[in-house]
Amino acid sequence: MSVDGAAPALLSWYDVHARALPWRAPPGAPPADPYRVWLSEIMLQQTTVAAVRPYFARFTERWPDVAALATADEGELMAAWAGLGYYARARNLLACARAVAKDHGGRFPDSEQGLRALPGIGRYTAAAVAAIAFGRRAVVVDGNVERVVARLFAVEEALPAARPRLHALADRLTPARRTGDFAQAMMDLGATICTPRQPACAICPLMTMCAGRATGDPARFPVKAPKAARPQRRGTAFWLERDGEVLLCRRPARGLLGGMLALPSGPWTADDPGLAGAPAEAGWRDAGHIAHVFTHFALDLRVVTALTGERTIAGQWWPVERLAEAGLPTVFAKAAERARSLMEIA
DNA sequence: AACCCGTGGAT
DNA sequence: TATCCAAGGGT
Repeated sequence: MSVDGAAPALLSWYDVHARALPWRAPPGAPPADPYRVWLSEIMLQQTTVAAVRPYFARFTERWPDVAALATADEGELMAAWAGLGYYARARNLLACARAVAKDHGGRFPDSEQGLRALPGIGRYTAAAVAAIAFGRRAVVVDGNVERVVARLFAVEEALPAARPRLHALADRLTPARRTGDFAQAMMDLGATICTPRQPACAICPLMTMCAGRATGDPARFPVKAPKAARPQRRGTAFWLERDGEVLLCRRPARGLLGGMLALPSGPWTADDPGLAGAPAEAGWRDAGHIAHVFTHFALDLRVVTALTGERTIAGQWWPVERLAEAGLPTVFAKAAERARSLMEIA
């Protein structure tokens, strides 16, 4: 089975079926603004198009170009990112914008190598921006491309070990011209037709050249190594209120939810930590608990509340009525919601 | 190289 | 309900 006609067939399909997205140029058109391409690529890392849309709209409204973003206040940017997840992306986003402003005269490098050196831009994103924003030939391999290629060639080797093989196969398919459209076409194909479950082979432009389809069970690809079980942890979050304000803290710059505002909370461990790590001695009352699932562990978070008159507790007092503006990550937004529902009764 | 890092929607 | 998974990068 030959895949010689894969790129032309895919591009013809893309000319008709390309998704219209706010950060994307129409098929065959000149490339979109590199700033918007870059911003969308960072937001789309491990994140669905539907989740990104409203964030992309708010960011481009608030910071219309890389020069504006480079001058953003870090706290404001982190708050704007709140809820989107993987918060290291937001910290790197700002660092990258500042590097472009300071070291590159306000313009993104137009080569993979130049892009790859910037914070938050790895192998995939460097290739994607080079191809999509600058028309460079680059081998763009994301999760969609891995799936499409694994099926097209019926690759039996399991991920993640198969990555180098899949990259080499993607290289074979990638055309010298319209590389940006080709990359986006592969991703659209993966998102709409060559989906993880129940691929719509009957309407696929690559149907006749797909070895995976020929096996009769294309959904079996890509083969994946089994994953480790997700451990359960328990913790306590503390809602301490004083004169209509609640105590928040800024989490350390690195690590889980790094750099984000949060409710004070003790250790998150296999055993219930009780009131360990409480920000003050107080008459803590139980407000119930919330469940939250992170990438590599699940959390059962008890929420406790107290009132205080103490004025010397370290942290940031935030008006309860304006808590939405604080930009709490989702786990703490859930905890805060639970605490407030109980405080209003009291 | 393995592990860490969020969230919400679909099945 | 549990599992999967989405335009990955950093260390």
